[in-house]
Amino acid sequence: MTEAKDKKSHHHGDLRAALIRAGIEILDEGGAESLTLRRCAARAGVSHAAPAHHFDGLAGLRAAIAAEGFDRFRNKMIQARETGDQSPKGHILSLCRGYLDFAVENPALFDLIFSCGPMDRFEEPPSPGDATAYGVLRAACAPFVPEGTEPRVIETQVWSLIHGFSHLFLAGTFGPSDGSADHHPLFLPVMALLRGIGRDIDTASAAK
Amino acid sequence: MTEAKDKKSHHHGDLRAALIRAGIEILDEGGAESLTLRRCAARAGVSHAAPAHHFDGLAGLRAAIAAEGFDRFRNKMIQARETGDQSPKGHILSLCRGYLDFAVENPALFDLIFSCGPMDRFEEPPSPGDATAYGVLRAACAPFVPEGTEPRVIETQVWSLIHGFSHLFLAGTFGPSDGSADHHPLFLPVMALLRGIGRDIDTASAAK
DNA sequence: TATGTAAAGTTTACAGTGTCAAGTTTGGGG
DNA sequence: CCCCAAACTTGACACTGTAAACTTTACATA
Repeated sequence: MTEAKDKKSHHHGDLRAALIRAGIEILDEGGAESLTLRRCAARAGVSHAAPAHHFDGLAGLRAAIAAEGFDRFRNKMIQARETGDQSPKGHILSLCRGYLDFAVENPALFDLIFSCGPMDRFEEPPSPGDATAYGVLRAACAPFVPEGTEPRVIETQVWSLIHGFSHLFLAGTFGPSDGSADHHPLFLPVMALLRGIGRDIDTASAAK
Repeated sequence: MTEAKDKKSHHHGDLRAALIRAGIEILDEGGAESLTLRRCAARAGVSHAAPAHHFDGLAGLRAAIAAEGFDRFRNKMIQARETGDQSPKGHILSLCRGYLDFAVENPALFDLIFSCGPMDRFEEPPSPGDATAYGVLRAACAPFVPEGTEPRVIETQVWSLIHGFSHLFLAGTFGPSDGSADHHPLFLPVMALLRGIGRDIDTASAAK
C-alpha cells in the first residue's frame, strides 16, 4: 500500500525510517521540546505504541534521529569542502562554513547530535577514508599537521573553534542574528585565528 | 518558621530562592531530564502548583536557574583568573581552565545556561566593570587587542575556542574522560592556538 | 495447500508531567 | 476590627512515556 523500499514489509513498509523522518520534521518545526513519541507515531500514521517495536523508548528514537542527522551533517561538510578554493586553507574554511551553515539551518537537530553521546571518536579512524564526519575534518586538517605532531591536536583546535562559534551563535550569545546576511560578521575574523595553525606548541609558557 | 532572609515572608520565607536551589540540586543529581516543576516543589516542601506564583511555568524556572548558574559561572572564572600567574597570557589560560572546570563540574547547569537564550551580550558592556561573565573575559582579553581592532574579535576567538572544547568534551566527542586526571590531555595543546592571538587578520586570503 | 509462529501494530491502562481554575490560609494596612 | 490581596493548596484536564494484553499479518515449514 504505502511505497516501501524493500527492507521490511510486514505492515507499514518501513516504519522505522518513516518515524525518523517524522521526528526530524517535528524537530525543526517545533524545536526539541516538541519531539514526542506519540507525535511521531501520529505523523507516521500509526498508533502511539508502534514505535516501541523499532526503538528503545524516546531515548532510542532520539539516538536514531541523531545518527541520521550526523549523516546529513557529514554530507553537508563534504559538499561544503568542494565549494571553496582548492588550497588547504580554503578546504578548512569551507568546511567551517558548512559547519556553521548546518547548525543555523538545523538548530534543533544540531543540538540533538551533540546531546546523545558520542557518535564516533577520534580514536576510531574512518573505515576506508572520510566515512565519518570526523574523517572529513581529519582530511582537511592533514596538510597543517607538522611532522611529529599528533593530528588530533590540530583537529581538536579547528573543531573546538568552529563548534564553539556555532554553538554560541545559536545560543544568541553574539546578539540577535541579522537574518539578512548569510553569515555573522564575526565568522571570518574568528576563523582567522586558524592562521597560526600547525606551529610548534609552547607548552612551556602555558604550563604554570 | 523557616529561616528567611528578609525578602518576602508571607508563608514560606523565600520560596523562590528555595525552588532555584532545589532545581540546581535536582539538575546535577539526575540531569536535565529530571528537572521538573513538581519535583522542585516537592523538594522545597510545597504543593505542586506553588511555583506558578514565582515563575512563568517550567520555562520561567529554567530561566531563573540559568541566571543563578550564570552568576556562579562568573564567580568561578573570577576566582580562576586569580590562581594563574599574573601575565596576560596566564590570565587567559586560567580563565579557560575555570571555564572547562565549571562545565565538567556542573554539566547539566552548563548546558542549561546556554539553552535559555542569551544572558547578556557583548553589546551591553559590564555596568561599571567586570560585572558580567563576558566582562571578565573582556578584561582578560584586553591586553591582546591590537590598536584599531574591535575587541569583540579577540573575545569571540577565545570564547569560541574554550566553549567549543568544553562542549565537545562534555558531549564525549574526545572519547571517554579518564576521570583520573583533572583535565583532558588535549586542553593545553588546544589552548596553544591562542598563541597567535591579536595579530592582523588576513581577510584577503580567507574571503573567497 | 494448510498451519503455526513470530513480528508488527493496536488497544487499554497507569503513573507523571505542565497548566489552569477554583478554594483556603495568612499577614498587613485601612 | 475588618478586609483584601498575596501565597499556597486542592482538584481537574490534557498530554506524555511505558508496559501489558490482544489482534493482525506475512512467511517458513510440513
